[in-house]
Amino acid sequence: MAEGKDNGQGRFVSAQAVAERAGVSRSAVSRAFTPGASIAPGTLARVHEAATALGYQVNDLARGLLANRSRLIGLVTSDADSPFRAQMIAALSQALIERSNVPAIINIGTTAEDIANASRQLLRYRAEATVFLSGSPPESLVEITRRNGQPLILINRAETGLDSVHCDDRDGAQQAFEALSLTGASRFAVINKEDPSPSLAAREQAFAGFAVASGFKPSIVRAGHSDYDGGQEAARRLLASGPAPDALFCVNDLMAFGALDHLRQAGLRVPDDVSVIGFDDVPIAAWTSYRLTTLRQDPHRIAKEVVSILDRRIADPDSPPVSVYFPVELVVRETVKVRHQRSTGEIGIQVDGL
Amino acid sequence: MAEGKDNGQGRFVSAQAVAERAGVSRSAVSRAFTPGASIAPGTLARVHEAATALGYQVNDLARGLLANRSRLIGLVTSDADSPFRAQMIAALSQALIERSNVPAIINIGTTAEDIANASRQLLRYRAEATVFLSGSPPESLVEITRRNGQPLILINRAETGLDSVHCDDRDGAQQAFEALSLTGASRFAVINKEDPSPSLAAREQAFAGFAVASGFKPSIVRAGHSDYDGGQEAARRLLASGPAPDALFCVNDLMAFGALDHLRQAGLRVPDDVSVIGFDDVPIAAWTSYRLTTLRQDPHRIAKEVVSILDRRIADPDSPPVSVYFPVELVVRETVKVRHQRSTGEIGIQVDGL
DNA sequence: AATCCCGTTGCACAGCATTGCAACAATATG
DNA sequence: CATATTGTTGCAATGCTGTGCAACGGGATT
Repeated sequence: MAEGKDNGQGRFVSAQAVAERAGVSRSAVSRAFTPGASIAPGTLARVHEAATALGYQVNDLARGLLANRSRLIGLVTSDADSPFRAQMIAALSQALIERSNVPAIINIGTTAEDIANASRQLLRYRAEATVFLSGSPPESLVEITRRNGQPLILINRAETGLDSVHCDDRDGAQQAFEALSLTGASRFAVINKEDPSPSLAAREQAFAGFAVASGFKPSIVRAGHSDYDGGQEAARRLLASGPAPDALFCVNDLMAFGALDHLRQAGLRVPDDVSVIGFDDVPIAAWTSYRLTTLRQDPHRIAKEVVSILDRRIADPDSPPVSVYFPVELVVRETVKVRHQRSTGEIGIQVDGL
Repeated sequence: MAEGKDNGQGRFVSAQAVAERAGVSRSAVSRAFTPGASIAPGTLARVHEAATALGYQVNDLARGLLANRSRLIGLVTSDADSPFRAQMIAALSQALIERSNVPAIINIGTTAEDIANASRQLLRYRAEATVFLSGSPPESLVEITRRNGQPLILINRAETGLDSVHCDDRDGAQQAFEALSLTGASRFAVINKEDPSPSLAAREQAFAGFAVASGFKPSIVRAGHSDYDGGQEAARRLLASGPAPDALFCVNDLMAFGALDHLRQAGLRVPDDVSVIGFDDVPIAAWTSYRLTTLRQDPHRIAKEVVSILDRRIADPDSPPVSVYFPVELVVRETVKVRHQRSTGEIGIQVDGL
């Protein structure tokens, strides 16, 4: 305590300082913090004592320098504050910390340049891997990361030659279409954003495909953004463009909430006049004001898949890239009309408790 | 390209490799990437050429090792997926990246042990500073971080001797009380969580204090969690416990949404029967289904204050700790009854433009 | 032509921790 | 008592980069 006066330069306590105080060599300090290393109990105690007195913590950065393992994992995303992204970030961060990694989050735009910068930054920090929650890096950067042996993992975006984990967009669209079909609807509509991500585009196209295959002519409306306001905007344009739909598929929940609110404000009853299905199952979907029927993507499941890909990839850097699909699950709430009472149980879909 | 074959061990390209390819010493490579260093134009070009061919990026970790600046900033939080936290994380992450820092997010529980672990982890990674979005580290850890010269910044939590930035909870509560007062209400109520954080407790106490000072007897209900379900639970208990309130202050928006939904379901009209005010102003508050009157804490403002504290603290590690307060702003929407048409303009509060 | 000066460049060390190797002491064994 | 064995411990090298210092080469100056 007495000599514990501020080390002035804001320097971290080093192993050297501990060694001097304990009267041993730097190696001994290192061994004292390495499980299984050969060290006498007495020395161990002296070192630990000195370490706690000085407040020493091993420098994992320097340790990583030697082992070539920084334990940093980059998370690059845009719109980190949107509900689903936030859930993803929380789940990934938790899973990575359990794996004793340190998640570094780069929240930026979706410009090719933004993404390239983020990727370069993560390369300079020797991140062990980079996970893209939105967008994907330009080809040139992919080449560079490959040269540097830094694995890249994409979420909900396929890219040949890269590891990826994505939900079964097509199957989700099919479940949505079938559930809406069962209401006896005939005027189908889809709400999406302009320039949709591959995943959003897949949902729209698959849904439209099923509708057409069943002899319907779905209308498709695209708003500027895939958020609440975008949902409102799309719903407004949808109503203005012709007869109101009786079945609406929104490519994500946020747009569904906006659409729902606009439809209700316009005097339409949900689900009596129009049934609505969203995608993601963010927590808000369960709130009393919405009770949205939607397709669940489980963030913890995704995080688990990402971690397992990470394990595999680090164990064997040269194994062929994998593409993990995980299923989406229809969560039935109250925005889809029930035609026959018995049908609910019959088709064996899961009903949200409460 | 030809010789670009995989370097096998997943090793990052080092300056050594670039030096060999360019036929210069490693120092030259270092200088080629240090602005203002003494290097001949020809050599610079050769080095850059070799670097791009190999896909070399400077190792910022090793650079930081030398300069004793890791540029890592720790963000420790719980409930990273709740709307307000997500906004904070997004804003902080953005502000830090602009400052060319790398934000590492540790999303964990609120146990003293969890927090201590997170802090220790960040210490081992030589984070330049740690920002606590929720909770605060135990005294013993604070001492250790001080010894290691790692600054600690708390958000919405005061702790003597530590830098902190917080909103003016008391003023917010006052604004809420005054706005509710103007409706002519007499049965005031507050919704909070059990074991509230200091900030939530301050809001509750201040509000209750103002109510008592004005001769009212506010009822206070606390639920298990400060989320949507907690809001519903609290509202249910509130209605069960006696006559319905006509003015309700919820210590955060999430609880306000739950309360609102429960009140409406119970047949009460908002704002005619009961006025409701929240705290935070998360994006959902502006949605048509809620249109919640609430007190805004601007995440970007908070992030800016954090960065400026960071600048100051790193420039002068020994300057006395600062406590920055930022104002909260009443955003008037539609959950508070308007008594006289003219009063809205008169008291000069800001009205949210749709 | 000799000298001086300046721009370049390499050497070597610093910064922090891990680890193989060798030296050392202490103990067990014949 | 001598030798083999085992456990500790320090030295030195390693991983990667930045930088002070000295050496070196070449052009300008006298």
